[in-house]
Amino acid sequence: MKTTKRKALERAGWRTGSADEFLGLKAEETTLVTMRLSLAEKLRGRRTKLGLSQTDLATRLGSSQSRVAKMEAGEADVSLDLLVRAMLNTGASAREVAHAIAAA
Amino acid sequence: MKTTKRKALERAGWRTGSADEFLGLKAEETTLVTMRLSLAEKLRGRRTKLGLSQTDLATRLGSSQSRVAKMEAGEADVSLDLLVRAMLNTGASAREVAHAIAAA
DNA sequence: GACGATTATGTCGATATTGACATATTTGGG
DNA sequence: CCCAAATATGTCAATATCGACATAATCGTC
Repeated sequence: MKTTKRKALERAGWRTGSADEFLGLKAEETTLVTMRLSLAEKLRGRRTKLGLSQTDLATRLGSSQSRVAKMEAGEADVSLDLLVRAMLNTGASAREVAHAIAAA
Repeated sequence: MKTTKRKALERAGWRTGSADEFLGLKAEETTLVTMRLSLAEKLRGRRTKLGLSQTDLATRLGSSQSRVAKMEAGEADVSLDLLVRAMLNTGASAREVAHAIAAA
């Protein structure tokens, strides 16, 4: 795994040390996590660019500030579905969502 | 919405008539559904290309044949996470997953 | 057209994800 | 520094998604 990616995972609280990987984090799970983090990052960028607070975005989504914070942190209990919904809500196109995912 | 996309949605049991849309299916939800269907289609293609039955793939995923059938049908209670996991399991790269999503 | 293999459909209890809330922490202007 | 706004973190009951199972429908081969 590329060092930059590992660092990003660790920042979000995922354990990616070699021992942990040995204990069960399969490559496909790592890819999925990386996709989430990439979407999370893009989401924050789009939200701030629109001049919205997390509370603002939460209202638009029918969600809550704390959940938006968790989305942008790429926490483990945030689904891809929710992240993609949020991206689309900020006006992102399917292509833009795909671009974030491809980065993983 | 493009006619081909509407047809695809209807095949999967989603209601996309103008009345239904008026009743609540927002554009962003439609895009999400289209992404699911696109992934579903690609997944089936990859599985059959590998010469696997739904049961085979289910075993690899630690899932069940019925759930794989639902994935490939793009049913509403199948998450993006599960579809992406399945794609990756068949050897798809992040780029390939992204390509399927961009099609929406 | 009977047979086995594959796929589709419906249901259900178990688990994961969700919005909501409380509260702590960080940030930035005055 | 203070203060207020924004963001982060932890928890929980409600809901959505899950694997599993039963069973029906479809397909290919003989």
